[in-house]
Amino acid sequence: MPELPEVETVRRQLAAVLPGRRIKGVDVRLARILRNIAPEALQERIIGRRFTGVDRRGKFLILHLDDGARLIVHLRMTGRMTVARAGDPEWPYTRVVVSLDGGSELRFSDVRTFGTWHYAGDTGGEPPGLAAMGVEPLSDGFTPDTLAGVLAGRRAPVKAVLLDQRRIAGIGNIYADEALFRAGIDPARPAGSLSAEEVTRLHEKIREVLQASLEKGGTTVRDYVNGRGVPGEFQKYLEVYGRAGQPCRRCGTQLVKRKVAGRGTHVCPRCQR
DNA sequence: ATAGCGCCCTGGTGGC
DNA sequence: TGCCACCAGGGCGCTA
Repeated sequence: MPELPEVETVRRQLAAVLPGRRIKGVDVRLARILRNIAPEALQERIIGRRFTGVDRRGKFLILHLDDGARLIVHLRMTGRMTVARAGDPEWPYTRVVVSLDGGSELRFSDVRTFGTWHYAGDTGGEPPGLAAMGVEPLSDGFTPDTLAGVLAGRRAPVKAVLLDQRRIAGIGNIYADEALFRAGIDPARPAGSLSAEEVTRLHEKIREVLQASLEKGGTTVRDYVNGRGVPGEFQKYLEVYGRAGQPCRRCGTQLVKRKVAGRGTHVCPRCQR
């Protein structure tokens, strides 16, 4: 599932090739991917425009156009955003193709069709979650005090708070489990019950695991590929996610999978308290 | 305000 | 071997 490291990897690659490219055509093969605009209206608005830059906010990709409008894309579970030469083989389940000058194409494929595109012009049109997005965990604004404030007084499981995009942006199921393991904290603990020391440790581990994954091009469990169609490498370094039944690398105890915050949750029952 | 849950969607998997 | 229930889960809308 694309989370912050995966989306940031895609962003960097798109930012290297899209700016300056002019949109020649838009082929929408599944209209409901476009959440706030019809295919014909999208074509009318963006054909002839040039891309000027690519940003990321949480798990959203924000593609800027030269008239100030933005295409805001969320990959959700199985979305893939790639740039390829026109005529090169497509991924299966390609849903949207934006053809560009110079002979390349921006392609969006998505098996499960959870992914979304929003067109945001002068009149708004941002997806609801974007404006309410919480702090970027790799930014300077994310400090141990920030995390303490986010967790304080909450009775929800600490994992639920880490997954809440309005509190912290970009953490999904994989990195929540990995950060909590590395910090030695049981995901089911009420968020407000963490000691100052535990909060500091969790803050450090969140940043460490996101940064480490980013350096490996993200995690590919099944579907994720980067902007050039290449899988990530960080799955080799996962400590708990997807390792239920296998021994903890730290203590040898068999890792278990249970449900926390409605999500499959991977823990070492000995290392995490 | 907060917390929990069901829904969307499809392919892969595991059990019988 | 074949079938089918179940699981994966981000974000959103609904409920208490």
